[in-house]
Amino acid sequence: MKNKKLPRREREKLRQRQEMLAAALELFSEKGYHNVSMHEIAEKAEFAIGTLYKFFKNKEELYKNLVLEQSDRFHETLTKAIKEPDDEIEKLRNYIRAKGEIFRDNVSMIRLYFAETRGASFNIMAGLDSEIREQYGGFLQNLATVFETGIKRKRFKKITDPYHLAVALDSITNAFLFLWLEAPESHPYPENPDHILDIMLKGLIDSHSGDELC
Amino acid sequence: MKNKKLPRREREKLRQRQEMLAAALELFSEKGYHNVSMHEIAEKAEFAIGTLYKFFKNKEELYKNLVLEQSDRFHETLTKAIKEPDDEIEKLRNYIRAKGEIFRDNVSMIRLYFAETRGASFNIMAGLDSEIREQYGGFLQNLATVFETGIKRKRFKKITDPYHLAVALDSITNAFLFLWLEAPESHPYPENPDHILDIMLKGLIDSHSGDELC
Amino acid sequence: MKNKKLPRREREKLRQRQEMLAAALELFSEKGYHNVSMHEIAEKAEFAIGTLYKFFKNKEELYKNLVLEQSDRFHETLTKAIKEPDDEIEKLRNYIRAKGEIFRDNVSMIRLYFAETRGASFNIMAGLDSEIREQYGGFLQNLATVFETGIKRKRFKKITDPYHLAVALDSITNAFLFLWLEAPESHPYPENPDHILDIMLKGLIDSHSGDELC
Amino acid sequence: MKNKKLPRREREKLRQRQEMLAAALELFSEKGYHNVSMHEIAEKAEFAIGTLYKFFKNKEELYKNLVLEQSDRFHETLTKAIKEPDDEIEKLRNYIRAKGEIFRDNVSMIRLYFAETRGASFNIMAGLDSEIREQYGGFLQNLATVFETGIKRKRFKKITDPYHLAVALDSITNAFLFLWLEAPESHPYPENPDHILDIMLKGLIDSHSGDELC
DNA sequence: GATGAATGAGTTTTCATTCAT
DNA sequence: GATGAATGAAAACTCATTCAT
Repeated sequence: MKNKKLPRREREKLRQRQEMLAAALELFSEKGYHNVSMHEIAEKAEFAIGTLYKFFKNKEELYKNLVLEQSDRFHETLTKAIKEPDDEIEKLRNYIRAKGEIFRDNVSMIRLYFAETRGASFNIMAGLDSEIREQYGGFLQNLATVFETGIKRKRFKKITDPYHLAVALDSITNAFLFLWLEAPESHPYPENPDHILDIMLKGLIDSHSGDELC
Repeated sequence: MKNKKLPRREREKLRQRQEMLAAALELFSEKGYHNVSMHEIAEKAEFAIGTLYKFFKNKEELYKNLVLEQSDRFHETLTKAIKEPDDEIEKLRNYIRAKGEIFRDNVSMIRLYFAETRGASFNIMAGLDSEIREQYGGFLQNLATVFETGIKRKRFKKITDPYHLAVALDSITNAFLFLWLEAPESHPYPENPDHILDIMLKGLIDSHSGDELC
Repeated sequence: MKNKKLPRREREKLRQRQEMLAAALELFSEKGYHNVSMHEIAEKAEFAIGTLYKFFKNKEELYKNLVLEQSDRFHETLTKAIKEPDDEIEKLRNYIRAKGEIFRDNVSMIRLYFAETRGASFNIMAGLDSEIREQYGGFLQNLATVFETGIKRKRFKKITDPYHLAVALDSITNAFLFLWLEAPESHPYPENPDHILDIMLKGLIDSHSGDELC
Repeated sequence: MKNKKLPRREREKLRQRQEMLAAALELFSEKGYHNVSMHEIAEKAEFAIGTLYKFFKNKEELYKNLVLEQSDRFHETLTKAIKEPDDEIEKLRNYIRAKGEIFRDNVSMIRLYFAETRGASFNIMAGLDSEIREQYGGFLQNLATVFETGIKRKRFKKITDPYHLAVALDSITNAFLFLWLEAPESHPYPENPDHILDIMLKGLIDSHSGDELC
């Protein structure tokens, strides 16, 4: 009983923190860092402004924490997705599926994520950018390794640099997700990951045409 | 003489306008919309603040005009690139080349462009987004038509929806350009457009592996 | 037993109060009233903020109490110093010595004291000032009486109003103490009180010069 | 004509600046640095807050400028007072008179001045203090020189260190001025400077008493 | 027509004080 | 009775915009 009293305080604190971050996430993703005031966040989270500052030293710190936490979750999920299956193609399918799911469930987070990885935040903060970019770069490396191993194991042809393949797959999935973000009805993210994968896996060139590339 | 005085005035005005937009472009692309003040722009353009406001109703309007003009140039170039050659593959190659060139020559513009098309600007302004997105969507349709025609003319296999192919090619080139933007040395934008094209044109799957997709 | 329990409580309370005031004194004298927060004081005193407010109604009250208590100690010491010896000159010497000692031992208190008596605190509080000034004025009267009696007893010439003489001696000792406060090494407070006293006691005018004043 | 147009702007600016400083002086001297808000100053000076910030980078800078300007005027006057007459005693008389006059005319300034020189401002700003203290120290040296020269020229007896004499005279005049500041009616600053001077010049000790000092 | 001084609403942040536990 | 989390009023400062010259 007594040994539950301290954790309760902790848990309460964590819950409040989450509420603040949730309010901030929604506002930031909707209006952007500079168009959201600390008062607005406090109000939305239903705390006094002073309380907000008890949890986060300043606006920058709040933003930093928010983005890093979201980014962590995002990358963790994707990293797991390409670790679990043995087969390389299955890894890629898993990756596409996982990305779709996490998007579907966290639209706000995703807006934030793109704002950060796409440099559109114009380095609101020096430090943050680099941390996120590093994480992002690290994941791309992992994805590249999937292609590399696949090539070694003769599952894939060696068409080009594995890192470039990773970048390409990442960007294609992003593009599909953007389409969906803008018009969920007319551009659903494909249920079947092969829909996306085929673009890279099946050569477009009609072999009957006798064309030669490069 | 008199009929020349007005045009001269016009020309002079246009030149001033361009100088203002040029200053704004540089500043916005470097520091982001919210971190640039109207004073800063006026100073850089070497005009008085009041003069800036004679040309643009407010900061938003200035930004809008800037982005639209840049976007126009961008899309005009790309649209021309996929119009000129007859062959579909050549059209795609041309597109990749033209995009690379326009990036190389207008880094500032490009930062702005991505900020806009990627939604990262968090709809700084309601109206702007839609205009640009429309333009962007229109271009993607044109690119999709290239794939569609290619398929009809049996130059390409019908792997998937041509629009999706267009989106994919667009996103892959964007991704390469981002790599270059961040690290021009270690990630040069490929001289040979086929380097990018191959990712989509040549199927990755090693036919010897006996795999079947879908 | 029971009649000891209450006093113990009282004593405990008093001790806590002293600790709070000690922490406050150090902080106020170092950083000034406005640059010290109640949290800071509570932390330094190792009490909770709420406890601080149990002892002192508000920041002003805390400050008031602190200053008054210090001022009491200060004036008590000085008053005693001019009471004990019989001889007037010895009283003055004693005063100079006591003032030096109390300064030496309580630098923090002294900073506070000057801030208050010198009006430099800009009447942080309406009430406080007057109480202190009254006390200060009272002491100056006592000091004036020393001069007055000295004059009556023909120990001193009647040069001017005894109260003015008291003010002068007080201000000269203060000035010496300030010198010492700022540069203890190069401006030590004189060991020998006559060093200070001489300035008033020995006429500066060289009698050989034949000058006549007034 | 034309050469008057620019100066007019300058003059206008200077006038505004003076108005701001005047408002600030009155408020600061009355309520202290921390109890005056920039809004308050702006309002009293009848300018918008933004205008205040056009003239002074921040509150600190405004205060700094205010104090330094006042201090300059103060020291200039006093320095001139001890330069003009030939005779040393006349110099001292002149000093006492000038100090009284400048006090009478600038009560607010004087409060500020004491707050600064007496360290009671608790180094609101690191830099300012030192500048003022230097100026103050410099003047005391000049005053010391008057005593020194007087001693050399046999006008004064060598009772003690000339610097200490200077400090003593300065502090006595300050003390008289404080008396006057608090109760102008009952403690007028003496019309006749000798009233103050006598305290130091005429020895207090009654020579008939046969006392020996030191 | 151009200028830039003046404006003041709006932003971030601090800290004295309260009160539920 | 002690605690310290929560509060929100108030402060410093910025910057888009206006308008008299």
